[in-house]
Amino acid sequence: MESPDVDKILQEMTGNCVVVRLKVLDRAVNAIYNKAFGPHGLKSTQLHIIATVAEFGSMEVKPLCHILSLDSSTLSRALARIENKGYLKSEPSGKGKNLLISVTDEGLDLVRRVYPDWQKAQEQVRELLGSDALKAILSEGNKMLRAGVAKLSP
Amino acid sequence: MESPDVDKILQEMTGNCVVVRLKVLDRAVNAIYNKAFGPHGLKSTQLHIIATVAEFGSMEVKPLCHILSLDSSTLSRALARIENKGYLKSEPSGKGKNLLISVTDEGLDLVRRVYPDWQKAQEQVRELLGSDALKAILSEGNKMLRAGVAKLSP
DNA sequence: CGCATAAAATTGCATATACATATTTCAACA
DNA sequence: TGTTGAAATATGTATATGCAATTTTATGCG
Repeated sequence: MESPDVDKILQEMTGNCVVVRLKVLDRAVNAIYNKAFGPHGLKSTQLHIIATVAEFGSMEVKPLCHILSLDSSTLSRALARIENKGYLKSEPSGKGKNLLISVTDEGLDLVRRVYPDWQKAQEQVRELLGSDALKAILSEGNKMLRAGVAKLSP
Repeated sequence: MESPDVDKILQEMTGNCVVVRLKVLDRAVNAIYNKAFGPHGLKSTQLHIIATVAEFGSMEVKPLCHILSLDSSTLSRALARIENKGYLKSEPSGKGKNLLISVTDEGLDLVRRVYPDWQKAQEQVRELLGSDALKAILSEGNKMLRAGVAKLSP
């Protein structure tokens, strides 16, 4: 088994690479949501964090990381930005250095205000992506998110 | 049609949001490739850029943006990093401010060296994602990439 | 009681990403 | 010929992202 010719390697790498295709999809889809959320001064990640805290209720940072599948350093900085805007608040939770994150009334108002634009973005994405891809992304993504939530118990 | 209860909104937004699921997939898959490429001191995006220039041959930045579906400011900075490592080089192309980007011998060597690790990453991703999902992502991603390439002609 | 330790969060550093703005460079034209 | 204009690249600014190192804080132990 020789290593194939470099031209064959290149063709295979540029033509079949999964991560590249996923990134292209992510950039295109992300742009749609960010455009929809722009008037509210939000990015898609930020809305997701706010909505998650709103749905699950007040929680500490660690479990929130698991639910969101985000590194704690990423979340730490994202929370600071969102708190600055007034949509979330954090307070010492009593245990160690732990913080308790909660949604504010402004955060809930925001969710209600953004909802129609979120729906529009979902619709646009449904038009952009074929239904196979859409189904695959939703179901595979859910699997991944559930795997993160499963880490909550211990 | 009244706006539904905020709890229903939250459930729908956290439970069905496409961009969130795509981002989770992207992060998970990206981590696999970056771990595989780590020993070579590369990130997945960088390898893709190098491989693309190597396959398509020397080209200017604008068309490269289209082929990669990347903003020119993003590419500009990525190219600077890759040139620093010696895998690509750029030179004035003669027309206006245009630059001609080419792969170096080191770049070609790198591609050969990384190939086995790229294959391993592809295999791991195939295990992570169901084959339906994989197929859907590849074909939808290809569609998106082709749409970028189509912008080359005019 | 004070120190070591473990757990949690933050910070430093690097890359990726895009929008808006600036800069550069050639070519066409008055 | 000097100026303007269009096209391309680069920079400023902001967010997203993760790994490694640091800081913080309560708790358990000597």
